[in-house]
Amino acid sequence: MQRLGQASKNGASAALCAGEVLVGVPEVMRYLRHQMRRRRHRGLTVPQFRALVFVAHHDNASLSDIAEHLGISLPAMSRLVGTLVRRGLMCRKEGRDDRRRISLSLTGRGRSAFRVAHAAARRSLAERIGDLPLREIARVTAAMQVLARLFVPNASDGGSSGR
Amino acid sequence: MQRLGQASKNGASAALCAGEVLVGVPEVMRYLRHQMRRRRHRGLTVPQFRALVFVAHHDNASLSDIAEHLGISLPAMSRLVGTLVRRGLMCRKEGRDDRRRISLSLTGRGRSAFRVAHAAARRSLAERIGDLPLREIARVTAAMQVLARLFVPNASDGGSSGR
DNA sequence: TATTGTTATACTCTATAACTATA
DNA sequence: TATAGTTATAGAGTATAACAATA
Repeated sequence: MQRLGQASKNGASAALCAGEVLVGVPEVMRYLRHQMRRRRHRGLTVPQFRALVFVAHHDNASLSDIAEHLGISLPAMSRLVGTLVRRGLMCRKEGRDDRRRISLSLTGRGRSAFRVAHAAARRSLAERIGDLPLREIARVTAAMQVLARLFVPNASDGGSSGR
Repeated sequence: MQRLGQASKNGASAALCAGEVLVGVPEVMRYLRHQMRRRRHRGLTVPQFRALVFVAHHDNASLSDIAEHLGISLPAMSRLVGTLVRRGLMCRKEGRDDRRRISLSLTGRGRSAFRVAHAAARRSLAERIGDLPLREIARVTAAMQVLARLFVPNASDGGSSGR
């Protein structure tokens, strides 16, 4: 996928693109945070939401799994999970073969909170995006898929050199 | 630009797109945060960086101006600015006609820190983006411009209601 | 000893509430 | 009284360092 000589060839375009990403992505993120705070989607913050997303897709994940995926430290993750457990959204069990590894899963309330928050965030975004012409919507959709592939480490990327 | 009947027509595409944005944008953001923390770009956090960006583009902005643009509360903004002033990156003066409004500007060090952080963040992104084929880079660039227009209130948007 | 996770401590970010100073 | 900002207080997010439990 990545040719070695391509970096220099694409350098100028990549730098331009990076500048635009640096403008656009934080703006969207700001909007999302603002929405989540305003409507208090079941009281979830963005990191809490992202932790729920991960566990919803990876049942019985360990703390290290989530921490690595979200790119935050183990202690930070431990605390974040602690608040989710305290609120009855996540369940923390001892692993059966390796008792050091914890096994995380969503409770019924956790699954429900996740669905509600996800739907609300998506609806907020869709409301704005719906103002665009169809061609631009398609363009944004395609670009997001490209970015997701590029920046999510576990999605079909080898990951041996990644981190 | 936005016809009223368009929302329903574009609804399905917009919802799909919103789902993709909800995956892609947080991933890019996570990467950016991680980079900023790893390399400690002059010790700037993302919110601090964004405050510098705003003041770099809007000299003599007031606290309310930044707070509204970043979408955070006045007290939160006050503290954020306080740390930037304490670190010698930003300058907080009293407004000349209205002494309640403060007038914010970057110090030399602030401008330099901003430039360094911006260049580093951009380079980090460009490194990854450079792996993409040119066509996809162009696609991402275009999409980001669309999103920025859509989510930044003051960029070529009427702004009569915004501020 | 190495790995997994937690707790301790110390920041920053953020909000709401209460306050000060200016208009 | 209304507006611009600050300070007080509280809670979440985050990191590093120190620790406990398990392998």
